[in-house]
Amino acid sequence: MNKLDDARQDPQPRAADGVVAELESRILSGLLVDKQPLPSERELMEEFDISRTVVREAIATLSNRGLVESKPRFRPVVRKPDFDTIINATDTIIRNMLADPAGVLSLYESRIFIERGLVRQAATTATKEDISLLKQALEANKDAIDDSLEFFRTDLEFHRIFYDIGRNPIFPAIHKAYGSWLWPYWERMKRAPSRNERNYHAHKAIYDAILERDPDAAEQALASHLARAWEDVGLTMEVSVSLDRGASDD
Amino acid sequence: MNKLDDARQDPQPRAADGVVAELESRILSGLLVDKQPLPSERELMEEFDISRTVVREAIATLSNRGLVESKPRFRPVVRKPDFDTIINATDTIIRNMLADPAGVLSLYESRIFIERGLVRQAATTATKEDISLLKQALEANKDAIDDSLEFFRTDLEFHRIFYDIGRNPIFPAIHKAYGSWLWPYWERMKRAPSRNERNYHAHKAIYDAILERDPDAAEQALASHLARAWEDVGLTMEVSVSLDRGASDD
DNA sequence: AACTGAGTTTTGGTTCGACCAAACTAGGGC
DNA sequence: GCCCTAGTTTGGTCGAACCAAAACTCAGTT
Repeated sequence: MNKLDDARQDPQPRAADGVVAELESRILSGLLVDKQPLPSERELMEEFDISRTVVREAIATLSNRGLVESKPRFRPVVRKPDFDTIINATDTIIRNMLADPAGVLSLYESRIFIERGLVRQAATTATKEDISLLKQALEANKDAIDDSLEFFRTDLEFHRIFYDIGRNPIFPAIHKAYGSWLWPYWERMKRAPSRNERNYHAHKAIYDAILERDPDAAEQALASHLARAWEDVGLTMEVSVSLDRGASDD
Repeated sequence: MNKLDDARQDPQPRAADGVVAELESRILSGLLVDKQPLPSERELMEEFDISRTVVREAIATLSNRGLVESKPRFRPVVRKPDFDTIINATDTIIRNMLADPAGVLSLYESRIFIERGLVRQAATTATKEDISLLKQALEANKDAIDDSLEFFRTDLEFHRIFYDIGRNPIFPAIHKAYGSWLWPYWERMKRAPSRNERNYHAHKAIYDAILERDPDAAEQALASHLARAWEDVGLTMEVSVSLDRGASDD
């Protein structure tokens, strides 16, 4: 019976732990209101009868837990956690992992995986409004073919819609994450209207497939679109990668 | 031009930031070896010419970033980050969010989404070994029908295989996460051999579909299996939820 | 009355020095 | 060679103090 991670038998709890727990519950219960500043460190040390050291440690922990936002010299601000909070918490870790090109690939592959599922779902369940949004995005896309920067923006926006169609607050958070993590690799890619045009057509293919309620076609269009986009980035990496992993074993 | 999150123009960097950056690079570069203890706080304060307070803050930050593991009274241990690290970092946040039943649902839905994709992929790309593993798991599953605890374990194991078939280190980490987060809700579910039997047959249906290389059937079997499992949990929540969201709009 | 700006108070960031208890180490007794 | 004890190292906590930036106060200007 492995216990996964919860092997935490506190041998000697830190003083800050109690404070963290208390503040945590106050935030979650709404006693400490969202967007409102935390009490000052000196107040807290009096209330909990602990040293400022411990107060600061507790606040730091809360900050890393995403329950408060603390800019260097400002009063920390209470923040009720949401899925975005998670992304922020993982941000640094992911960035470290992205030092390794293989990490980038893993991440990008996961994005393809997610979006394949999303377009399938879109093809099946997209509402009229969803489709209308896609159409708009597609046209904005088309209009921006000659403006690579703008195209990049509308490109992202087009994909984002699928994450909304997921109808789950987790997906938009994931999209935002992919954006901020994968973005840099795209930014240093040379721009070319011809490439924009190709991508526009890829988007259109996806859109058309969704219009026809054809999940397989939509997924296929999406997959080849993203595979091609990966080639465009041309991430220089020793690992020889092919994005269709059908044949790879082990 | 929204900037997502990177609006960090340090107005007043913390003293610890530099130390964190330096130690971070030492860990990533391997200068500080994985699994090996960090230098003592006193050593670090001499080397960087800072107070122990700052050293401790830096270490705390590294700990939250997942680059070191620090148990209360022990020397922090260097840890090269992997995808598991991320899960650990998000753990507390997620747990907080899971206080809200709607959060649990979102999470569970995302699991369904992921696994639908995974079984589809398995149906297309599973190797002989994969299928052999599935078969084994399935049989272990069958043998445990009368032992609810064991069945639970083999159940998890059966599903885990799909995450491995994803051929991306991200997926196993996700599976582990789902396990630790969703687990509690399943543990308090009453056990019944009849239910185990039903789940076993559901698993078999998935397995059969994969054998026949039929992604749609596999996905369908998986989806209804997990939807049913959700009902079993019978999470008491005011939100009236139906897991097939085909009709729901907005 | 609203706005501005200088002066005061508050507060977060950092240092220093000290103390304690637990972890580590070394030495001595069996 | 093993175990127990004494001494040392080290992480956890405290408290007092200082600095600079933020927040606040309030008189003075328009």
